[in-house]
Amino acid sequence: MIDHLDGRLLELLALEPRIGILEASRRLGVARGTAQARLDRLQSNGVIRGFGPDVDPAAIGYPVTAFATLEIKQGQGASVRSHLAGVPEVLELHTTTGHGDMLCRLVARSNADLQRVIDRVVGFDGIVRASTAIVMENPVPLRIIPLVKQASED
Amino acid sequence: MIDHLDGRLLELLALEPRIGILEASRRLGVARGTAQARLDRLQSNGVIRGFGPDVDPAAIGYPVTAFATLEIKQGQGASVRSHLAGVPEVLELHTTTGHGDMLCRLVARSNADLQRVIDRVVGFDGIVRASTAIVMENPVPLRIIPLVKQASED
DNA sequence: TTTTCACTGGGCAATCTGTCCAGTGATAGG
DNA sequence: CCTATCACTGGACAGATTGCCCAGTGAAAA
Repeated sequence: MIDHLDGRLLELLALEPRIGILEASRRLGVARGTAQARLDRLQSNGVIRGFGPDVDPAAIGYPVTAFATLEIKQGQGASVRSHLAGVPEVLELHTTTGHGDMLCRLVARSNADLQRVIDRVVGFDGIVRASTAIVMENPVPLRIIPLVKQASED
Repeated sequence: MIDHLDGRLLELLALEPRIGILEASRRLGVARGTAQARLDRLQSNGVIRGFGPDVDPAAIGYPVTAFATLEIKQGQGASVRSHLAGVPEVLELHTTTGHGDMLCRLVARSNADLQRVIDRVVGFDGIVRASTAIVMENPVPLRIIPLVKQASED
């Protein structure tokens, strides 16, 4: 899927996102056009979805993170999805196999505020039950580089 | 924490990450120095952690995502953390309150490969039990803009 | 053998960046 | 009421980068 040069380019971009394509090509030891072409391909491939700013919720006043497992009333999936999509504190939502039916990541201004968020999340007809786990520590923040390295070495 | 101009700047950067600070200042209707200063402040504040490329695991050969809840043997937290940090397929790891002790996000090349990943994750002395939920759909991909809007309007 | 493809190395104009500066208006402290 | 501070404006400058073009080369595929 991606070769070693792609992997090194992704790693470079992840470590120093501010460098331009010219500087990247210098570091990779290839011509600018090559780096350019690789980056274009990675983007049109969908390997790189974008370069959006990585915003820290804690820094904008939402230091509390939690994961909620939701159990959904049969046939209510679609309405629950759109309900949750309308709650800003829901940062992501997955439908899953297993005990619950959905798993979502929440943030809140405080532990007390988390109660308000949860009430808003579960205060919806299609949701039968919710079980919440508050995040205390984040020993491994969302990362992709190790996986990219592995993928580019196969 | 952040005002309306910060919010609009973040939104702009999230929607069109490739625009430079000059174009951003034009769209926001402020002087370039102002946009520059705001961006610098957001970065030194830690509001913007970086601009790393958003890589899609599915596009590099890991289309299966799962969440695993782990139960840890007392006092083994540190060693489990470093064990999991060494597994490339572990994209993030949180310690939580609630039934489990840790929650991690995993990816794999296939459902069969997920078994290998899980074996590697739980094949470690400090881990007592693991319960895995495979992601089927992702109705709300990781997002931050709605929260930024809310935060900038208080 | 011929075609295709990725890469090299170069050049060009247009644009953007980093870095200054002086002037202005609002706010907070005295 | 006066003054210092701060954020913002609007402008300037040289240097770097970008988007785009080109011809030539080597390897792999047809």
